[in-house]
Amino acid sequence: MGKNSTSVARNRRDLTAAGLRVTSQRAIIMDIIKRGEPHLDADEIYQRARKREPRISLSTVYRSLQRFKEMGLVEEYHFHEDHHHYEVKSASTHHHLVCLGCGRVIEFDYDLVGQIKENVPEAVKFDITETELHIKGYCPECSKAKA
Amino acid sequence: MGKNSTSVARNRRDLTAAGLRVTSQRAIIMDIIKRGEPHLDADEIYQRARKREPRISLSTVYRSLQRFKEMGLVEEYHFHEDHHHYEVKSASTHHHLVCLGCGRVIEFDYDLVGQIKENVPEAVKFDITETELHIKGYCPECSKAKA
DNA sequence: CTCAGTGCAAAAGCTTTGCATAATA
DNA sequence: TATTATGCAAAGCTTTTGCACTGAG
Repeated sequence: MGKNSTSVARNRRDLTAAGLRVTSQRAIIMDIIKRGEPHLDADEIYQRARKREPRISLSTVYRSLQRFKEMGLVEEYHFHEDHHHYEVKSASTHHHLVCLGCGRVIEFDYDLVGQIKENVPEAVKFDITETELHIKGYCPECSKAKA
Repeated sequence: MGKNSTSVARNRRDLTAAGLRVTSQRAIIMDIIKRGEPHLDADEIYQRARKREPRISLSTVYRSLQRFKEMGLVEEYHFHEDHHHYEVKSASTHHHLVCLGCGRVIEFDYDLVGQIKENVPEAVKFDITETELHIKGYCPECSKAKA
């Protein structure tokens, strides 16, 4: 309970600091993103939000996510071709191993931009603003299961 | 002319070898992908194909691209969230710098999987099947223009 | 009180699919 | 001839947008 109310207060602060109005819908959406597994997609967020506030609309979810993204509160990923996934923006730049067997997403830290800048001449003079690395394949468990 | 007919013959061989029937539509689509700039999208391919065969349909383009991809003849990229780009599958694994200013795509070679395998413990036991790296930002010209 | 945010329904954009027809092997 | 591929139109899916209403600041 204590934890609950402090995180509610923190969400409020974050939204306000980003110049966004605090609505009950946004509080719920932000809470779901923070507490849920990483990489929820818009519809999953919507389904969970409906349980707490049945009148919430999918457009609100989309608009909020877009706003949060613009304000740097959440990060958007494109693991699948046709829909996006979201997670709280973290300080460290991490990447993902996506298992095609079980769907699990393993995060790892790696200074990709640094490595690229050191090793790729074409990239040296390129002003990099965003980087996204998708590695897909099979995690150790699923590899074993296949063999 | 000579070159033209040999490449037509080669396309025919490639398709047949992949177990696909050779149709005039597929020959045209394959030719467009091979001769065009890299990273054409489905609609660009469709527009060019129409000039040679006005009766070709967009579904045929999509179905062919999907088939070519399955058979390993072309590679599909996802530079933008909402549509795909295609290019001939090449032996060397290369990656892309996408300029947000002029839209140019700069290709570069880099043994990403090797580097990752060497440096990321989580990846060592992961059976990697596909890797896609998107680096977005501004190319030297556009950086200069912005400054 | 004012403007940002919401809900609803409709639209947009890319991609896929059903079905009858046509062409390949 | 037996499949496989095509064209057309319709549908599917995720995401966006218009508009009137509501609620935050």
